[in-house]
Amino acid sequence: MPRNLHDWNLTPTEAVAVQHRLRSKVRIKSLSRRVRFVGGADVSFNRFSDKLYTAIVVLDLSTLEVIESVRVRSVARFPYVPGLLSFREAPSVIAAWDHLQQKPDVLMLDGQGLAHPRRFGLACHLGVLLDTPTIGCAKSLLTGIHEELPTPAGSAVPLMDRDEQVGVALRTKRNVAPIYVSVGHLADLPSAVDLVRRTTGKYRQPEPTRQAHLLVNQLRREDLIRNQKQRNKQK
DNA sequence: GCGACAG
DNA sequence: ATCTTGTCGC
Repeated sequence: MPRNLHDWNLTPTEAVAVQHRLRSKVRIKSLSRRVRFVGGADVSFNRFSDKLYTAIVVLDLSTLEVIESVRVRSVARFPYVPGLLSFREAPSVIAAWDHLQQKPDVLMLDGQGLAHPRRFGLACHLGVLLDTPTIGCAKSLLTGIHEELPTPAGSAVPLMDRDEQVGVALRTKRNVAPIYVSVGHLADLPSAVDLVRRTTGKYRQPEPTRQAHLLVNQLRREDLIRNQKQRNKQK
């Protein structure tokens, strides 16, 4: 498995080739093993900075309590290019993953899985590299279209790209914009949607990625304050 | 050629 | 993604 830094030092053209090569590794199946721990990952950064803040949280599915969290700082080695997000964010998520004591049974990512122009979004990529079940939970659309959603929370409509269904638009909160759920790896759409529903509370985003989001922003702001204090000392 | 474009 | 306070609505 390609997992060292060198493998991420690519040009955008090479990155696309990697996606074509790795997408055949994606396996779609029902989340077999009973899910006890659900993970969520997110990445944050400051404008004009290449420093990344990444977190993974692990929740107990039965209580939705956070049982473990890991936060890491890293440096981006790839720009944000639509369709190539994983080459920017995946290395730091893998670093955080390696520090986890309790690996979750499934990991939810802030981005697309199969709902991607080459059917290999962030969730697919990380699933394959980590050899772990993953689910994509994006807040906006990269590829595909869908019919209007009914108003009630829990409503879902197929997300279509041409003739194939690549995911669902899921309204997790009444009268609020949907999130886009798609399969990453070692999961199928029904079990993915089911898990998102079971981990969603009163907010738009499911708890795993929401908690990860809160953590990375906390870490990023801690660093901002720290840097400002350093500057004042030098003055 | 034009518009769209996860985070 | 991030820069940002109050504010309209369920």
